[in-house]
Amino acid sequence: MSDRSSPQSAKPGPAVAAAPSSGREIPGVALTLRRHQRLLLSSRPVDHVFHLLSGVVLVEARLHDRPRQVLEILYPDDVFRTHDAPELIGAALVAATPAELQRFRLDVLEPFERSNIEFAHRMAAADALRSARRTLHLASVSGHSGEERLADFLVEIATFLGVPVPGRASGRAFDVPMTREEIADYLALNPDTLSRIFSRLKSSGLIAVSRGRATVPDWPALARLSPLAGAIAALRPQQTLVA
Amino acid sequence: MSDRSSPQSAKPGPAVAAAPSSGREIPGVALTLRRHQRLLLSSRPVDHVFHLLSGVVLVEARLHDRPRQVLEILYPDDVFRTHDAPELIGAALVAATPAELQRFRLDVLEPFERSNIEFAHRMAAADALRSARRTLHLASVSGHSGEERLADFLVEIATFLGVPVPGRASGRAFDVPMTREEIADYLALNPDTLSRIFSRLKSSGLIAVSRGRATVPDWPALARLSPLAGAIAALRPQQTLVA
DNA sequence: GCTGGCAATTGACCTCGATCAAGGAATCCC
DNA sequence: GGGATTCCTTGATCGAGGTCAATTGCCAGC
Repeated sequence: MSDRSSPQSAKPGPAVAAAPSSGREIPGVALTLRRHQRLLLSSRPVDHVFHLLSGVVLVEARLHDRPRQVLEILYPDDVFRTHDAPELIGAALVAATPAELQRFRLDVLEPFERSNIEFAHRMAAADALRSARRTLHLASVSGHSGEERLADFLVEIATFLGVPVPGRASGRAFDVPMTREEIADYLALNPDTLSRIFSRLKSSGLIAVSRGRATVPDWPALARLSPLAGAIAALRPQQTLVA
Repeated sequence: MSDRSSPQSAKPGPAVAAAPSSGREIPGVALTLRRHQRLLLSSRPVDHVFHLLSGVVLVEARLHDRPRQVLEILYPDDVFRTHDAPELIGAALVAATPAELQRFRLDVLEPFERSNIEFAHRMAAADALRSARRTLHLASVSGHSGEERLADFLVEIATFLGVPVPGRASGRAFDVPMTREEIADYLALNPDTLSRIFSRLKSSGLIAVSRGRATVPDWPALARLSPLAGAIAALRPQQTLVA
């Protein structure tokens, strides 16, 4: 419940062995998280860097006895650093879907970055993408109405997790890997309000949701509701239109 | 007015010469900004890195014809990268006070980081501090009431710009280098509401403001209003209590 | 001194989203 | 299948904060 100094409630994960990471032999620890499993974050004793290999992971904060906040969504290939989440806010990684990640000590990673330019570039690119996404999230949460925030969120999810619908060119389908409550905490809405907005979108035909899968028949129409649609889509250099 | 493709409205700044930067000889461009002068940001043709030498600078976004948002406050010694602000959101740096900064090309900076470990560490530390501060700002804006947000803001300003009041140990004084409207845009409030909250704090004796200078007679009392007070203060490793 | 201009404050009103509470729907486990 | 969670939806009510407009305060310039 409300425990800020709780003992590590999430098991450190089954796999705890040095494993080859993304193409390089950097000593790290492989972690596997089940859905909703939590991993408490701390910069002590040392800073760590997480590389998400698969799945979707949320960065959440629990401040004292306040409601949980979802600060950020991590997608495959994202890199997260413990010092991004200040101490004292009860930060944790929470798996929204089953997830695999690698954990590295920052002080171990740094020499690799210096000796391997290509690796350093990949890290810098990952940091830059995540930073830009955080900027857009702040802009959304602090400047847009509930409906616009949900549209921003759907555009984000579709951009990072979606695939074009084979049928109609203007449609898209994607899994929404979060519960209503998690989405609400991400958008700074409460779950009831979010549900209402969802219902509104559904009844106006803009979106259909069934069993965690969202279908958007007319993508441009949804994007028109999202003030950030263009900026979010531009985060992804290549649209991966392999279909 | 509403111009998203406006020609560079802020002059690039008087000083445009290679200058020695913070202790190292890295080719950069010195910029001097007058109060409220704007510097449009773009990642094109190349990414840039800004190092704030003095003054306070705001990162603002202007989305199409929406009200301006203040995404972030930069303090002396902060490092800002253009790729932190995605294209398409009309990002700009705005000087809240007269400010001096150095601008570097990212591709020029990178070799220096690789060859100079100490420099790389300083850059990483600056990035980490700013990232943590952004996390707290998001937490504040997306989870706290208006009054709490203002308290968070005052704690932030005092932490980064304040000095202890010589008189009483528990008091603090600091300049608030932003207009009411800028503060409101930073806290995702409107100026009217912000003014009301300010008045409430003033009439309850928690804070006194005159001519841009705020005085807090009982600092712990103000900190108690700010859910993030502890986390914000912890961002500054050394409290610079040279007084 | 007066006067213009701008920032800040305050009041009256209204709206969006929060809250509280009840009712459905899907999933899991036996 | 029943039954128990858990998640989601929906209604009724309320309040924090937004909006619009009027007023006050603060300097600058003459």
